[in-house]
Amino acid sequence: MSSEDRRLDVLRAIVEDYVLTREPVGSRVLVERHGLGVSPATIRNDMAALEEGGYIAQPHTSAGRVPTDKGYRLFVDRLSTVKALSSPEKRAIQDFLENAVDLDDVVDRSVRLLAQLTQQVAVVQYPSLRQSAMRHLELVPVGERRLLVVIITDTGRVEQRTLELAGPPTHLLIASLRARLNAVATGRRLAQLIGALAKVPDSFSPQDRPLVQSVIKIIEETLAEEGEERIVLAGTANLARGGGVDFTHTLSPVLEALEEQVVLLRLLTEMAEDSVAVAVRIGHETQHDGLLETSFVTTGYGGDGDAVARIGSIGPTRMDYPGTIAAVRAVARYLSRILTA
Amino acid sequence: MSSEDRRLDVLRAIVEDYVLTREPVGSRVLVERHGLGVSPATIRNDMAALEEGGYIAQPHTSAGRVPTDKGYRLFVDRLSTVKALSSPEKRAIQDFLENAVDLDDVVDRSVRLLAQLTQQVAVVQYPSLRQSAMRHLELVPVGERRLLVVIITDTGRVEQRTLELAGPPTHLLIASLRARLNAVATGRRLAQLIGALAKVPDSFSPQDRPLVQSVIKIIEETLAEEGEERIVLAGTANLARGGGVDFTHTLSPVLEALEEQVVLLRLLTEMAEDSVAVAVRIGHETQHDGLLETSFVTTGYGGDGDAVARIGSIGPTRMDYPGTIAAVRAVARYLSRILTA
DNA sequence: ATTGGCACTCCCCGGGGTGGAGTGCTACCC
DNA sequence: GGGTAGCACTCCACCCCGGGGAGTGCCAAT
Repeated sequence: MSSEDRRLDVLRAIVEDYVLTREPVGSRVLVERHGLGVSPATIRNDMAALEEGGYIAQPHTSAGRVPTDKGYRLFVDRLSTVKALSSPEKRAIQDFLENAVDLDDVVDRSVRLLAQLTQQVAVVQYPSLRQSAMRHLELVPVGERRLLVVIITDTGRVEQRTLELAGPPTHLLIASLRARLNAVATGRRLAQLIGALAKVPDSFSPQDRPLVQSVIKIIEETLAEEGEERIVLAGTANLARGGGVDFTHTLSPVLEALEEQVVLLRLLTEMAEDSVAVAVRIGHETQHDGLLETSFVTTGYGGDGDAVARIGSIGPTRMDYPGTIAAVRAVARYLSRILTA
Repeated sequence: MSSEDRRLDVLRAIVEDYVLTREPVGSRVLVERHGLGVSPATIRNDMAALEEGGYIAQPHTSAGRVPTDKGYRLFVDRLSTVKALSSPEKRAIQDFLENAVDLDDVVDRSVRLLAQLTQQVAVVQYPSLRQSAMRHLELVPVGERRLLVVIITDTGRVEQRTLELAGPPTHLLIASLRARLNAVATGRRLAQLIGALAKVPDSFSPQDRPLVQSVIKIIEETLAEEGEERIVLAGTANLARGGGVDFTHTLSPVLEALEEQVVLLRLLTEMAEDSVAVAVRIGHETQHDGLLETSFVTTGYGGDGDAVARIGSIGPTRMDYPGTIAAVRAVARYLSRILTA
């Protein structure tokens, strides 16, 4: 084994030990607890080099070393070995999720389950409208001057908007518009729908076109709205366990960040671009002050190949990365299986 | 002023001072800061009596006094004077809420606003289905073997359920069932609906009745479901400010309690029975270990006289009760105004 | 009933000493 | 050159201690 290899071994050992004990780790315990076959002095040299490279740091002069964000990054990218969940765990996950009765319930169960598994904060993004396919589109007259537009997706999500009308529409018009829209839209990805509806008004008589156009407009608005992305959290209490150790002063900024769904949405979107599969953001990589001391592990779910939304877990940078990754991936897999069933 | 009156004055002063400073308050500062025209020694006698009565306590022998739950209770019931919000505040509330675009948005804005105003955790219960009136009921065939049942309430809430069918229904049947159900249900309180639909199947031919009955069954199930009560939270970060002082050890149990919507729902329901208007639960009165050191201020909103749901604020027992009550009441009032518009 | 005086209690806080863990460096060995 | 043993050094964490101060309860006087 080259000395370079050993250095990485040392880094791995430091990360694993620190994650376990939450205490700066010194050269002695390193050789004792992990089977590195060399003396503490040698390790010290390696540590000096790792510190030089910015992978570890010391809280103060005569303390052990702590991994830096950069150290964790290297660990995640090259040093960690995937942890497989035990069969009972897998079975428990599946059983738990299978008992869900509707989409809300599935999402709710998933997020609680993941929080439970990781002992961290879990995040589940509702199946994105745009990534879903249209199962059915319904127009419902409500009273004389209102029209309810209901969009039902293949993931079971139901979205509705009300439209104020100039006057009462004829049932015939509503029926033919409904038929026409469904003919065009059903089965299509909603993302591809914007624009695809443009020609629909042509097949209606001029005096009906304003209504038709306003219906199409409201459909497109619904699909375009960023705010329509819903996010569900669970396990925030896990952050506070042990008196909120893990965070330098208070966990207030962390909780604030989590309440700002905008922040989470941005991260989820960015991470979707990084990778459809598991993506990890460590500490400062989250680009948000409140999350400086946290890491975010996410993965897509729902599609075969192209994800319909994301699920993830947030915890202190000092987290069990392999375990978290395994849990996130597992829940995503079962979640996908249920949604596509 | 009788000595009994002064004792209550002393209690009020203790509560106000303690809420302000978060520190046990002694006899000297009491006479200095509040204009009680007597000497510290006199106050000490009163304090001894108050302690005897269980309204205040000392953290340790030579410390000042701190209100007990019982002390806060007396304060809330008899000693606090209502605080009025300033006109700019009122205007801000109204402006903020008026810009909401739909029910979700209204609820979301309300809960954030209340968290902001009280600097505590805000809770908003979605307009309860059962307390709302039916605006429209829609049946939507989806594919050949599914029927979507959509309930739209006067508060703008939309609830839907899917029903698996034995075979494709005729459009005629769906249309007449839709008309029949709306004739019976529209405008009625959903709570009064259970049972009221029982006679509907009679007017259909025997071979259609299974379908009709299953539709009615799913409607009633939807209305009966406790789980359908939705609750939204905001401002959990406020609990952690200042390192989570206010709570003896960690705020983890508090956060856990807040995540358990069952707990909050029970409290909201109980408090609705206590009073349609503002109700307060202090410390142990919440009957929940995690909330031992918190108080919960709620009020109904939505109806004139009979509330459609509740809104509230949760903070440390050591909270500004008059201010919190004022804020909760104000937001509830504007919220009601918007929903009934 | 109220008050001034007084002795008492107990927390809070800063100072100083100590033990221990961990480091960096140097000299030495292979 | 890389590994190792030894050693001096640094700095934190802990504990003990003592003083200052805030606050109390009680008593005697008004």
